[in-house]
Amino acid sequence: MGINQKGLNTVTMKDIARELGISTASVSRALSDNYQISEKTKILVRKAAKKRGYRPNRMAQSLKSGNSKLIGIVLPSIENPFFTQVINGIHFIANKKQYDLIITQSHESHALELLNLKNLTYSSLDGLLISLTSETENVDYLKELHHKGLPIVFFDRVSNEIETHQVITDNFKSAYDATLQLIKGGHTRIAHITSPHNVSNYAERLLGYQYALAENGIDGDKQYIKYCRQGGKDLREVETVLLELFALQQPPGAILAASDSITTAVFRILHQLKYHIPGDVALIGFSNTELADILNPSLSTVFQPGFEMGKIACDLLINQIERNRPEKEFKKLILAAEIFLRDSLKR
Amino acid sequence: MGINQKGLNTVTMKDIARELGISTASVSRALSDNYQISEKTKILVRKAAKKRGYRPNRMAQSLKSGNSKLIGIVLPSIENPFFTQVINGIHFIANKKQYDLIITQSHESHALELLNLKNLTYSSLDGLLISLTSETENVDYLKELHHKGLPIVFFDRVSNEIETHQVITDNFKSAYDATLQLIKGGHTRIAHITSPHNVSNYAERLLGYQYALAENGIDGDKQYIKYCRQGGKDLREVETVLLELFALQQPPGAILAASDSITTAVFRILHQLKYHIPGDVALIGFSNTELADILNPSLSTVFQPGFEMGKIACDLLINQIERNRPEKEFKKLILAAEIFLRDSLKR
DNA sequence: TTGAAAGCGCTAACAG
DNA sequence: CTGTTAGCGCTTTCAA
Repeated sequence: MGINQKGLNTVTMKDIARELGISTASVSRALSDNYQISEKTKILVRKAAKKRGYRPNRMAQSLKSGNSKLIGIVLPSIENPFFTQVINGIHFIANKKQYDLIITQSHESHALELLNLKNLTYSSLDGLLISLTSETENVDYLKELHHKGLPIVFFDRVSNEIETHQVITDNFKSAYDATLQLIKGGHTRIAHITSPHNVSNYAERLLGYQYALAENGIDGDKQYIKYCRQGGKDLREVETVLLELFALQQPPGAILAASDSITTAVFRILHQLKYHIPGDVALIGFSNTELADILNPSLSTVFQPGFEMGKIACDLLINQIERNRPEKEFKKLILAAEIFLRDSLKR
Repeated sequence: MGINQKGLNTVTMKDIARELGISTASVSRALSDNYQISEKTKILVRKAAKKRGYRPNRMAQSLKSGNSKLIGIVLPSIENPFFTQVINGIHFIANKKQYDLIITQSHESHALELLNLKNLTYSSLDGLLISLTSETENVDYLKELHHKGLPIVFFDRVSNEIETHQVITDNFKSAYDATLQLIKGGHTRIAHITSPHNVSNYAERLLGYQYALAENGIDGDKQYIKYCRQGGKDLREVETVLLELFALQQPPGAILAASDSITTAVFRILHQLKYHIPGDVALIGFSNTELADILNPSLSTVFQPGFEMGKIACDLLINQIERNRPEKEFKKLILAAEIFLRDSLKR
């Protein structure tokens, strides 16, 4: 029974070997079900291991084998229900394949993202799942990691500067469809509240929105497109934007919100300003909240397949990790979002 | 430039030592700012390390030092906003102290909890933060880990069978206060919908509820106390319970819900059943959702200090990890919950 | 101030 | 089938 520096009483192979008067090699072989070991010692070793509560030291195994069975995750915020669902999907696969997850949050700060990355890779990861911040413009550090051979899979917020797998939502189409629903509802003055789009998502959603307008002969007035630098985290910013919209000569009759935090922020501010939804203004927004149906009014949402996305991303990553030869073909998987039509859209 | 089994191009101390024609010991000393090294080689080594993008191998460091800088977390579900907030609090402290987190979910299954624990400790953790499932009755495995010397801190759902730090909400008082608010509102027939309470939380909340009733001369009819085995995950179960309540001769005029998932489930089912809140029945519930104020009607909640709890739990754990001598006095920290009175309570 | 060498726990090539 | 040995990358005596 060894006692390590931390005072933790740990049983090692050495202990078992000594107890049974055999070599650590034999213990190792018995425990890993190696073929070159007799049934007899195998049973003996296993019994002893069980009795002493032996657990392999993962650090030693990792050092030896060169893989840690650890997957790093970098994402903007776990408070966003979409990302929570992604994490669940990742967990689902990772668990099956016996990987552990180290989760870090960038809180939409590129500096923090970088810091997380540095800390994480220092931890000897087997692979990385990442969704970029809305601030991120420079992915040199990721490139370097990727170039060194770290398997990376992007999800939701991706960079095209790095040749690797991507799993995203069909942003263009879902924004297009959502806008179409507003148009169908008879709206022509439709505002879009979004984030600055260094990352493609918001740009694509904007395009989908614009395309739907154009296709229906609606003049896409630039005044109806508003940007929130903090992406809905800062309620005042959202309030400013809404007040600007309603101060227009022709205020919008409907709003498409581009992200979870923007959607709920818009909803909240409209309440505070005593605007009636959908009477004064209709609302549909990208959001994965599970409470959409019990909001007042129930909220129409563009729901991204977070769980599915997490599963796929993790699966792609683990396949890449466990494949020996380097990947050459990289997949860009585009998942469909689901649109839920609820009362916030009715006229 | 070494190439390990995974094909990852990694720079090791050996590489730097070879490049500079010195020993790995010197490289190690230079990098760790050891005093027994000349300024000259220190600078030389650092420059080389930077140039080659050297990153220490954490597995090797851990194997050597006996600590992994890894903290394990086991909790019921990250989809519960309360736990999400706890994780954020934990992150906040862990980041500062340079620890990484491995998060696992038990999904209220004791079997899964146990599995997670086994996988986690196999990973050589420095410490463990855990919130038990509502199923958990037997904590022998945790006892064993604790006995072996693994620092453990319980949060929210604790076991008193293990002598270690605990951080919890004042369950008794918060349920008592919430019930008092209902009584103040003129209610006397107050139902309590809760989970089976192997874990103390629900038992304490029930006591607080009962105490408030008794103190106000209200007969605590057992019929008003309902249990949901799945704790709100299963909507049908909640529906059954509500229908039973409303089928009573004297149906309740108010409900106190004991957990986040029960609260939102009750809210949802009441909507579906076309019961008006608070007209037909008033509602207050334990919940940390950030959308409580925009629900219909806005929801009165007992809000647990999740972020704070995470910070404190993590701080206690890291202190315990980094203290050399074993802890002897264990703290039981009881945090106050906040009660938000909103429209779901008005008469 | 530096280097040689041992060892953390484990695995695997090699020899017997 | 089993033991000996070397080594993963790093830190830390011990000697020089």
